Amino acid sequence: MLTISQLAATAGVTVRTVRHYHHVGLLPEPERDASGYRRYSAQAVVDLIRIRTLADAGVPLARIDALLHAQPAEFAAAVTDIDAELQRKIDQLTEHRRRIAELASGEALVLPPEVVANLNRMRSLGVSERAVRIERDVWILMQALEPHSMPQGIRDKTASFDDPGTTRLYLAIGQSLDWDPHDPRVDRLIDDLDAWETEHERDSSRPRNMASQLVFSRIVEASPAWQRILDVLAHRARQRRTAGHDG
Amino acid sequence: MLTISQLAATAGVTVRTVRHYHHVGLLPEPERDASGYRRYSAQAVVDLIRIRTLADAGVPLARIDALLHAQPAEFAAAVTDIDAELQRKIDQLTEHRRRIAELASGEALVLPPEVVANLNRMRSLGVSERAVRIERDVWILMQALEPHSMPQGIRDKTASFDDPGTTRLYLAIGQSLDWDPHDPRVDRLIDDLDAWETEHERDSSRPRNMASQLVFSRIVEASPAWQRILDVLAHRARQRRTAGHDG
DNA sequence: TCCAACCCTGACGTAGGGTCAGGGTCAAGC
DNA sequence: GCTTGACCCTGACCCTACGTCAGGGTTGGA
Repeated sequence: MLTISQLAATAGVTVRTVRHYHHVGLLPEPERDASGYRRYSAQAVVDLIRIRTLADAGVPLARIDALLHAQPAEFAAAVTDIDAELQRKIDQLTEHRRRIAELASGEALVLPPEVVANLNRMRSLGVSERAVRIERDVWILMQALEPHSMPQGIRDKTASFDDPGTTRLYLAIGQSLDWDPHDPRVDRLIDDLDAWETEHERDSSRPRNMASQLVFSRIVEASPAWQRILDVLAHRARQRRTAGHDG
Repeated sequence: MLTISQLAATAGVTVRTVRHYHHVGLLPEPERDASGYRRYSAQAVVDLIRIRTLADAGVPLARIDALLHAQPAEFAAAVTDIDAELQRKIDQLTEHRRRIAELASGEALVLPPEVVANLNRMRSLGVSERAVRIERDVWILMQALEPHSMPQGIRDKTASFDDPGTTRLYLAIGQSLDWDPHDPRVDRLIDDLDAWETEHERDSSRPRNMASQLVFSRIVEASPAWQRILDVLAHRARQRRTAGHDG
């Protein structure tokens, strides 16, 4: 007659494991001695070894009991099934490895390298880190919500760095985040942005879809000055459009 | 301002997932509206997308927060670490697959094919299924406790089938399990076994190690007749040994 | 006004045990 | 006879990353 620790040592498992198998009904509870200690027979050793053989092969505990009493045909079917499950898990982990290998750094988390390059270009122009962070988040939202418009967006953005007027605007935009909404520099920036929109045929008053709404929210949340800037720009654009219809 | 289900849908996760991230502190709890509903900003969308990007790559939730704020060097180190962990899991599952592929049927669970072959040979001799089951368990115990003595044991067993006297004994042994301990056939079987031991120079009275103790237990547990048989055989062997010393 | 579709908190379940907490038992040495 | 260390017991909480009720309040459209 063996104690629980002797049984466990013989089968190469922990005492806790044996008790767990009792708990889930995989190994029957043996008789107790006068002290209430469990006393095991040699049969229990054999049972436990057979259980561990399956468990060590990755068979879920819940299926082991059936497997131990299965006919060869059922057994083979169950083994095939469990093997497929293991393969599925392996595939998933392999996919995880593939993805994680792509995670070069924090910024490249979601974004294609062209975008990361553009962000670094903004940094080297002297645009503040805070503004770059907002720009990054805007691209993350684009990527998640309108991935199809990413290629065009990337091309436009990359091309814009060739225009000195536009790059000067980027610098001013970066600084403006911290300005008071009624700072006179805000008004001058609004005029510059308005002129830029007219020149590049953009219209900040057109109805916004999900993606651009979130983009606007992200910017407005970050800067009171920009709440005013975007409001005024949209207002002016609406006026221009109305005037265009009238004329 | 988004509701929790809008946020979840935007980031491609379930509402439960968002709440879980709040619970573990990965995503900050947002302000509530008058009804107590959570209201999310665009920033939350960005945060959640960044979290999911790492989670989808197999990064444990507990490590994501640190990773989101890590410098490139730390980030690279952490990614290497996590990748190694994923590889470890893959290796383990692959080992499981290898093992499970070896599990041809219930009996071959632990045992080498030669043993399985011998068990089937016993069946074809007409040995009862119950006796074969005990024999199987004896081999399982041997395998687990004294694997080094398996080859010799297998050779002896395999050779024994060439001896008609021994195979006849196997048959009698199989039938004897169910006999009453005081059945006269038990006495005749004891005589036969005693003669066999003498002939083959075995000694069932020698001190037993762990493995043979368990083997004896397994047999005695299964059959009262065999409790007596083993007792008497050991007694006689002891007597023979004493006589040998005296003479 | 009603109904579906939301939202809330709280709690249990998953697989396979690890790790206390709190208390009883046994065997050996002094 | 007493102590000490090694066992044994039950019960309960911990881990991952959420899924899935249960029970109840809110919102918005027909």
